[in-house]
Amino acid sequence: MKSLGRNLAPNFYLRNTVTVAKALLGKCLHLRHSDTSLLAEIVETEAYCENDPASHTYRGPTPRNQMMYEEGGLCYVYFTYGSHFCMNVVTGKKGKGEAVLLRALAPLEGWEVFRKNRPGVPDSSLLNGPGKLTQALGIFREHNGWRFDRPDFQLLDLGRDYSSRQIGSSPRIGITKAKTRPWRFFIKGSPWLSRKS
DNA sequence: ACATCGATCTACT
DNA sequence: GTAGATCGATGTA
Repeated sequence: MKSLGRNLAPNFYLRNTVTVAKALLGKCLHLRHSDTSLLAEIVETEAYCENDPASHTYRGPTPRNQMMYEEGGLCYVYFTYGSHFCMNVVTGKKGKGEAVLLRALAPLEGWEVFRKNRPGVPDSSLLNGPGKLTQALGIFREHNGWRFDRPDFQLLDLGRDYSSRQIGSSPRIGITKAKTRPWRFFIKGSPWLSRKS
């Protein structure tokens, strides 16, 4: 099976979480669903750190958040609001409970699967929210703990680079604590964001 | 055992 | 812009 680009190196994930949240912009999530390739570019992320009142790890380890304490480079999936899954990239060395939430992706390949998984929505809304993108990609609880290093589940560098001027930041969305920390990052002007800016 | 509330989404006004 | 859905994880007792 031919690779589309280079997989992110294991130490990509071991830097501080805010750095990784920015570095993930422009990287591509590649899933293989039987015969179909699903490919999408990360355009919006949020960092969740230790000692961060908005993070699931703020009060220490629990059954839900244990994946956040694993070595960086694996996937943390959780269920919320009785309906939605959210997908994170775990960061830092084992024992550090931090991760990056994927908030929006730009579709590149697999449009038919995305449309089938999210019937009736316009193409512009297929992947533009943390619960929407997991629905379109078919991410469920079973993906919790998967490493992004398998042929059917990868994070790739396809050379889509952005300068720091092209990256915007803002407070994180939908949280009730630590509302002022500017730990949401996005590609300025992308039509695929969950919000205009 | 129970009460609270959430890293959201959709539909409706 | 706002309301309601929906249910599992968590904290408290």
